[in-house]
Amino acid sequence: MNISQLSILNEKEDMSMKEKIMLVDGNSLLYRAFYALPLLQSSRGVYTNGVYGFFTMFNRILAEENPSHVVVAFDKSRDTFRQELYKEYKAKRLAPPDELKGQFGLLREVLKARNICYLELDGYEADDIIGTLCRQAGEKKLETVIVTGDSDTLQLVRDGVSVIMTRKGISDTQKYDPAKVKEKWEVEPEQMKDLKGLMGDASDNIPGVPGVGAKTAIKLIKEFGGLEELYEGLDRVKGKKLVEKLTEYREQAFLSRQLGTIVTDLDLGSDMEVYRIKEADYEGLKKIYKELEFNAFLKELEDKLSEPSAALPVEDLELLEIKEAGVARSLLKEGEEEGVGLLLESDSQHPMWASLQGLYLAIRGQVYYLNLQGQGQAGLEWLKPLLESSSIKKYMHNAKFAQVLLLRQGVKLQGVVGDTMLMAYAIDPAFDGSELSLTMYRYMNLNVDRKNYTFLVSRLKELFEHLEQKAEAELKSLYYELELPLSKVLGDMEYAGIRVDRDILLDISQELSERIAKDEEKIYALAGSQFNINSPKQLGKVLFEDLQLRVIKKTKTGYATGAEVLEELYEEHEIIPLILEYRQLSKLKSTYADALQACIHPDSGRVHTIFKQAQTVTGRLSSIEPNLQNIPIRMEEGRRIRRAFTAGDEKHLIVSADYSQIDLRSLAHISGDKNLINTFIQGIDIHSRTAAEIFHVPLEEVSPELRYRAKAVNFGIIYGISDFGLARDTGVSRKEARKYIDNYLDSYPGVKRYMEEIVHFGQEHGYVETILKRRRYLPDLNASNKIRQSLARRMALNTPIQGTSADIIKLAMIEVDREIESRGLKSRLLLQVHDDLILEVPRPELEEVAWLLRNCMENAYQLKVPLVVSLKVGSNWYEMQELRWPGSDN
DNA sequence: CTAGTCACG
DNA sequence: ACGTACGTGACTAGT
Repeated sequence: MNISQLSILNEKEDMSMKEKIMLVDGNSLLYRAFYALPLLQSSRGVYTNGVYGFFTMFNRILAEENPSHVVVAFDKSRDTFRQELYKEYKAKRLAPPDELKGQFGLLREVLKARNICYLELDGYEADDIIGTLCRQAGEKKLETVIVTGDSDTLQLVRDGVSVIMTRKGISDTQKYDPAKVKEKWEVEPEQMKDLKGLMGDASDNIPGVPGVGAKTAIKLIKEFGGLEELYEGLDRVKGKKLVEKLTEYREQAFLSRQLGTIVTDLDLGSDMEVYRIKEADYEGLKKIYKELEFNAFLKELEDKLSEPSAALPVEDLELLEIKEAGVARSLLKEGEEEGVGLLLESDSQHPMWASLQGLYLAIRGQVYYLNLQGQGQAGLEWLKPLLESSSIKKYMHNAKFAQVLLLRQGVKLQGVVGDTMLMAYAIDPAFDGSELSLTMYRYMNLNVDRKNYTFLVSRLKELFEHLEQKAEAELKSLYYELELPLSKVLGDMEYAGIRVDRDILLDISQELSERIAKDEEKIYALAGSQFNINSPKQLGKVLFEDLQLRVIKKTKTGYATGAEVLEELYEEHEIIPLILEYRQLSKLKSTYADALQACIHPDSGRVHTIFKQAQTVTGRLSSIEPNLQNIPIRMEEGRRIRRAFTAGDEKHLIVSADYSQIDLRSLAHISGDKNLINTFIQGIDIHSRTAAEIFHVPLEEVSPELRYRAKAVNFGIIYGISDFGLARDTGVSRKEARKYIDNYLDSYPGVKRYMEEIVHFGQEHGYVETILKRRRYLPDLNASNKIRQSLARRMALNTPIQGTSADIIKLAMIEVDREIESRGLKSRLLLQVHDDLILEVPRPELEEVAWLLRNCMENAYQLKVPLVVSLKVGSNWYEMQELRWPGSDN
């Protein structure tokens, strides 16, 4: 430690003897916390991330600064004093998002319970209150520390007044004293407003002088001292452009400065004693913490009130490196008893492309590390018995990733019982728990760095047990009987991959290139200029300015040029069909023909997607890198891409097993509608039947046109219908659409009842659920904002249907896998596309597997209607023939 | 990093 | 007086 550091310490100690007031900008801190943290919701449905983050910051700074007095200041009313004066510039301020609105009230409640004084004054901003208190504190020789995210406040810095500014997230702050301000901005704190006058502040809608940024502003203020001096000496400023700008925006510069100038003479009363820190109302505080589920704060409070128990600090964890087989053997024995936390270190999200760099193991709070970089994987052999032991329980986060990565190293991971990612997903599918650290934060209020593997792995088991305890019985079943076993099946599918023929893609790409080039040429000729057709901005200019076509729709940023708009203009200019074709072809080339080639793995010659199991709010899977759930099929042009997806060799076949109308069957079951159920039991074509019902014609007389419209109505029902949406998608008038819907609901009264009941259930419980009790929380069902409310209503209608279908196919996948395994078959599941399973089957197994698929899928879950599966087979994913066999109707 | 567009169920 | 079908992911341009 050198002398200057010593003197700083001494100074600090001296200061702590003096009394100190901490002034907090409540608005800016709450905003900061809200945006820095993922949305956090208590089970009552109120959002709490902002309040939680606010107090995390507040408590930390309070402990560091140890002030004797505290005040939290809030903005009051939209049209504050300063805004009123310069409405023009300040009017653009964004309203807070709905999730944040209620949190101001919560924040005040907690402050009240903590007995912390907060102030707001009609027409003024938090800044102005802070400015005034800061001046008063100075007069009373109180040291002042201001906590804010607003850089305007820096103008208040002087000896005895420092500002703590939030920088990034909620833990990164910077303390500014006069020296630090000078270091960062090169000017005195009181010159900060002059600086702002010139450079403005985008985050605060202060315009400044256009074209003058931080650099120029600092140079000018350093040279002249202030705005007045600058404008007096304008002739000495170099740069013609700069002088012009300064002259033109002279008034705006002075206005901007005034906008950023903090008021210090409000009438607040001068008794500082009211701000002195007092004891909290501990019982009231406990109650609020419980309600908001601030478990860490609650625990802290309880500890403080009773016996303080020392938590194990992160740094105290010892990391033991495994350097010999003997250590691994002893771990095997120890792990038998209570299981191990397990975490893999790698360089990529994709288990097929990642390299395994290390492995963390936690046993009874002790963390072991196996380094796998450099010297190869000898060490992995030591741990293989442990990893492959099904009797040693593993606690992990996203075990599927490890399963696949380890399979590539010849290790078959077994014994996974606790997957925190999946348990968290079962509890709340809307929560993004892709990172273990986020899950720790959400459920244990532990703020851990994403890469602090040592700490994370040491708490894995604890986190899992905490989640398991929190989960209701049904959600535990969802985890143990569905998601956990499915995870293993999906891992095997990812590892298997599907063969993709590069030559076929090359051919397609080549052909597409030629056609794209031709279209391009014709488009340029018709447009009279060359431009980037892929740029909606440039295309919009050509179509709607150069060619003067009708503007159908606008987007936030300009003209809409989507297919829907172009279809409407189809007859108006011969360039339109060309653009539509160009778009279609270049989509196919870039997203499929070209991108897929890059995904072919050199070791396997196959494409290995990742099935994300904890991604969607409805319970569906999603597929990434590449997405194999959106390979073209509707249009013949694109459908040909499927030719490239082939069986591994001539001895194998591709088989697809497709649930027919699974969503409508789910709806029939959930709603219990007699008419719908009967239609499915009798095996009647559902769209024809719906057409007969809503158009009042006999079933035999339903024309293709009527069936088509009825099909749209059925889709609409599943999506949470509106007459507007139905009208748009079918081309009939809105009134007509309304009639179809009314007719539908009259014909299927059970569905009508379902729609009413599910919304009511959601309003009451705060969530809706699927057949396996998978939940989706929808607090917005009670929102005051009608748009949000009706969106939530449609989600409430759709989620149980889509989610039930997802539950069913997941059950089927587990059954299919089990059946293949127990029969010792070589067939493999490869893909799932929501209602479709794709397998690779050795030719001799075809009949047995077809039978098994139909059996497992149709009996995956006993609904009030039959489940029907149709099977197809081919040597690739394009040429698929219906599979029929004797004794079956199809 | 967001917006627009478009591929799928 | 709003603005509108549900659920996904990838690519491209342009900031």
